[in-house]
Amino acid sequence: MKTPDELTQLFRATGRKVTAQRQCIFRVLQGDVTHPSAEAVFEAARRDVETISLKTVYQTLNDLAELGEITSLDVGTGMTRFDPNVDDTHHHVVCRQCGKVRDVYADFPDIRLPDGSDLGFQVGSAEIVFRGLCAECVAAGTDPVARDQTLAVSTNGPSGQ
Amino acid sequence: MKTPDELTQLFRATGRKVTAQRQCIFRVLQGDVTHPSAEAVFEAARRDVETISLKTVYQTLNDLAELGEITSLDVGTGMTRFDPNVDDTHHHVVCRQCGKVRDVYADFPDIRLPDGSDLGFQVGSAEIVFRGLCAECVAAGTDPVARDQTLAVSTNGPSGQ
DNA sequence: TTCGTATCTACAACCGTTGTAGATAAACAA
DNA sequence: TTGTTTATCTACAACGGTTGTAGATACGAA
Repeated sequence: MKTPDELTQLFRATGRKVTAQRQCIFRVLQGDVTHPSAEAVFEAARRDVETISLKTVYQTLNDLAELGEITSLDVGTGMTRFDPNVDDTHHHVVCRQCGKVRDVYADFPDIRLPDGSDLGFQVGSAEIVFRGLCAECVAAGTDPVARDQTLAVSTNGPSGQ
Repeated sequence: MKTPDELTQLFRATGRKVTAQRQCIFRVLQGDVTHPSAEAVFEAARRDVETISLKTVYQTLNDLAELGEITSLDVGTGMTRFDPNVDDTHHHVVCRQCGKVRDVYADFPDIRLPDGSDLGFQVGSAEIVFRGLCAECVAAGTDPVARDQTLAVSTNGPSGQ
């Protein structure tokens, strides 16, 4: 994601107006590695601009996604998460307990459909989601499902969150 | 997923009762490779048992998922999809245009977090989602976003569905 | 400063999913 | 078969994330 100043220019250049609310959201996203939900961005932004509405947050996040400045992703935590990191190729690791999401900077050059297995699909991209438990949740207590599943195909997290 | 008869036994063995509605759902799921949504299962089941309710479909799908007979997955199409195929290790390919989901039977032994990049996560599984256009959507017309993104990290589909 | 228009907030609607309550039917024993 | 217990059923409303609408507000070019 560009800096708040660059985003300001970009918004003006694309015919969008720049408001205090939007700049606040730019600042909130800047350097955020938590892949916040719209609600989380809303909470953070409200600490600066008290009267900002959730709708404005959604609107601005969708604008940023449309401009390619952030990425919206759905990793099965029940709500869309937003990732300001679009410059580096990366994947994601998700805590199945608390829903925490972090970037994984690793290149997997072998992730490619074997010839003939594409079912007629014209594949353009591949995402990998690693699921497990974050350090905090491991420390917090023994999860009943914590046994190692040795990289099998997995289900969603424990029904929601 | 087990056969409808085996599921009937399994439901009884786990203290669940077997009803016409549930057996209908078993039959609907049997051999289904479309990864139907609850709504889709509902539509199909209603052709057999006209008075079945959507709630019952959700209930039964959740029961089956709890028993490990189906897998619920969220691939960013806006609703939970259900996969009766839990026996083989596989991944998924998703059409970014129409939301079609299909299984990909390919083993990727190299999908493993490099040492030190796990961020403290205790990773148990990895899922790969390939995104692109299905044959029908390719044939149906030129998608404005159809240019090859050469396996970069991708976003969700075009905002929903 | 003025004006046109995009954006704002507030509010309600939307949609997928789940909780609740009373009616119904499966399962098992007699 | 009949009765009894108890899970499941349907209908309906609620829930939570997200989006549409309308009138008020403020950006930004002149």
